Amino acid sequence: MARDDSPAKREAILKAAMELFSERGFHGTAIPLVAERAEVGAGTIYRYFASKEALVNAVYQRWKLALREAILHDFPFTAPPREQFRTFWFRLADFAAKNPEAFLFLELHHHAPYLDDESKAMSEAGRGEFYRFFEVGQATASLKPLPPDMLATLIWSAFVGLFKESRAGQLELTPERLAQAETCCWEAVRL
Amino acid sequence: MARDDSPAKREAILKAAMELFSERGFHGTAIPLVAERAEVGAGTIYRYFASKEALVNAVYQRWKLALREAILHDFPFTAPPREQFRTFWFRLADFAAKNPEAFLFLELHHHAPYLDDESKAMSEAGRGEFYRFFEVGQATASLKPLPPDMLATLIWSAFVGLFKESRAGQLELTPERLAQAETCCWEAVRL
Amino acid sequence: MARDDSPAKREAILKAAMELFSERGFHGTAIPLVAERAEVGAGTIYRYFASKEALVNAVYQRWKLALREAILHDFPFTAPPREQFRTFWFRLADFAAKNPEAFLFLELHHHAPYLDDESKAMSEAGRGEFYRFFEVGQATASLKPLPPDMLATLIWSAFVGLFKESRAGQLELTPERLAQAETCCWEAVRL
Amino acid sequence: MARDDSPAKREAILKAAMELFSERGFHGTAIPLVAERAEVGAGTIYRYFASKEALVNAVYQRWKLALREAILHDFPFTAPPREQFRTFWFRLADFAAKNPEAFLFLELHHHAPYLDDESKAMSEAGRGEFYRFFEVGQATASLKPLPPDMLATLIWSAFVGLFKESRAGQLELTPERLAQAETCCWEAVRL
DNA sequence: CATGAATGAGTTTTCATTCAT
DNA sequence: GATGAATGAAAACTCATTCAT
Repeated sequence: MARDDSPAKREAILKAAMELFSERGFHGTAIPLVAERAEVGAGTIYRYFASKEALVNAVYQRWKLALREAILHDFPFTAPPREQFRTFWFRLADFAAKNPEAFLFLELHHHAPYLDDESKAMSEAGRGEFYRFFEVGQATASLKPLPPDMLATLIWSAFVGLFKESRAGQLELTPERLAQAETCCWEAVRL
Repeated sequence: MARDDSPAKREAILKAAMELFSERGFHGTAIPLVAERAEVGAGTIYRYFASKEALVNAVYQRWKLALREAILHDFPFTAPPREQFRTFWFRLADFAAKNPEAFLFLELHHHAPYLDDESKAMSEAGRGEFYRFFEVGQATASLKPLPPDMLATLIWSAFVGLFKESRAGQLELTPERLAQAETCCWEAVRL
Repeated sequence: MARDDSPAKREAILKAAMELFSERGFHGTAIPLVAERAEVGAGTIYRYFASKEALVNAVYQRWKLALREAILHDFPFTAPPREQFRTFWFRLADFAAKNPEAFLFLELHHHAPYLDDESKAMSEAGRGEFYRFFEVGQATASLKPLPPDMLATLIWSAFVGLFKESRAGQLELTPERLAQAETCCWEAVRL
Repeated sequence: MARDDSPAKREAILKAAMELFSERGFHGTAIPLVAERAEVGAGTIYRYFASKEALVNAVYQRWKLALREAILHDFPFTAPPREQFRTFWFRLADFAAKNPEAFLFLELHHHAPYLDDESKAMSEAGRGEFYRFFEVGQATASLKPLPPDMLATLIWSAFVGLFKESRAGQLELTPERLAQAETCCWEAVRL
């Protein structure tokens, strides 16, 4: 994720901002707090980002891209739908497990009014590619012939819900349970 | 929902706060704005609520209770599980359709750090009663023998996801689609 | 000058701002300093004025109007030009003597880039009325047949220069000297 | 003006500072902006000038000296007063026309509180030499027997006023008008 | 009871100055 | 010498809360 040509301070700021925004929300996070966590001066943040809004958008875009790549990199679009689904689910789970704060950050800022056009465009783009799986599955009569955006939302938000509850300590998301949930979700969308 | 012993001003404040908190979040909503929307003086809010945090908790508790009652009032725990599920789903959908801002408010503030112990307790209580449906269903071998909290979370968050996307204009949640989604979700949890 | 319907705090802020802006300039004057001098909280200033720019414009407009009225109120446009000139000169001197900071404020902010359209319009309007004196004088062949704006600028800026130097302690502007300067200026513009 | 022993960077800084200070004022001009306009690093400015105040004083002194020399170089103190006056006026106009920003800079910073003792002394010195013209003129009974500082201020500020208004686009200062104004000003001070 | 003007601590942001390279 | 990234104090401005009316 970290680009080599990005100065270390910029990285530290992006990381601190992501963590704090995901814990406390955008308006609940003061810039000096980000500065402190990133171990830079408050003014330094403004050398890299034009405003607090620019910062949250930079964080959003970085992680939206990372999530997209984590899921879609070499995605087996030609495999049987059942396997495609399993792949998708466990890649999503893997990403969330490895980057829990970033995953929560993305969910928390979904549709936030301070996201700029570029962020919105990236969000839309990811959504579009995700639908492709459903279209493929429907073409082979493996999935229910329902609107792909609805099926996509069902699956995605089911996972998000599980992950959030596990993070809140309400639920233990063991590998076994993850696999059980995957079965449930598959049965929700299969024909 | 409105208690007769609640003065009209208190009601107006709770309503305005709920609407604004659901649109702009807790930290993004200024108290004077709530006062303006409620058509009361800013000081008046502090006659009814000790602080901004107390206000958000009052809103949370009021609507958590309302949601709980909307779903559980005379719930047909003895009906066949399939029917119980349908009842649950459409009651939830009905509540969200009638009180969209309140429903979003509840979701947005789920697990928020400024919720007090009473709010958390109510959240837990609602969750507990919800599980009962799954326990009943499992006892009659109609539902998958998986942890009720997991099944509950899957269903609940699937609906929440659909509703949020429809509110964001990404999805039209027609009665037909709502029924299709209900089928999907039932198939996710049925044996 | 002070409007009776203006709250006392608003007046105190306008007065403090005028004094400080005239001493230290717009950018050199911090809002907390204005608040301190006006003996109000810093936030109070923003209850009355939307921004620092709005404040400086309010001060400008108030005093531009006051100056205009001080000079033009019942101006003897039908008197002999020599008397008209004397009247103008001593009214100007009187205004400056009574409101030295306000007079310096107006000069200092003349053509400032943060003046808004209304301020600019008032500035133009005052200028226009001032020219009338020269047009009248030229019609009666009492004044040099030169562009009124040039004659006006000569006179006005000559007085401003005298006043500024006297304020800086470089020059004592006694009534006698003021009268001598008036003669000089009259001879500059008379035929 | 440029001294041969002054490094090119120092010159570039002085030029950029003069331009920006005259456009935006002292407090309205950020040092990094000066650096950018001068095409040097921000730190470089501090190799040549101890502080922002030292910089503005250096600019002030340089141009005060330049103005003094432009006017007094080989000044015809023995010519008839009328000619002396004309010489003075057109030298002043010539300087302002060739160095409009510098001329405005000097006017804008006249009596500014951040001028140091050396700047003030230079300002005084220039003023003193300027008076000499009036003393000479009065000795030959060509000028009004009024305080030289007053006559000097009248003339100087009349020109400054004309120049500022022409810069603000309120007045066209053609050679013809300049000559007319010169006549006006001569008549103001002549016996 | 109800108000809303007033406040000052806190927010985002800027900028004069420094210092490691 | 020259740089410009880094800084933190201070700027403009906001807002939760109080209190005189």
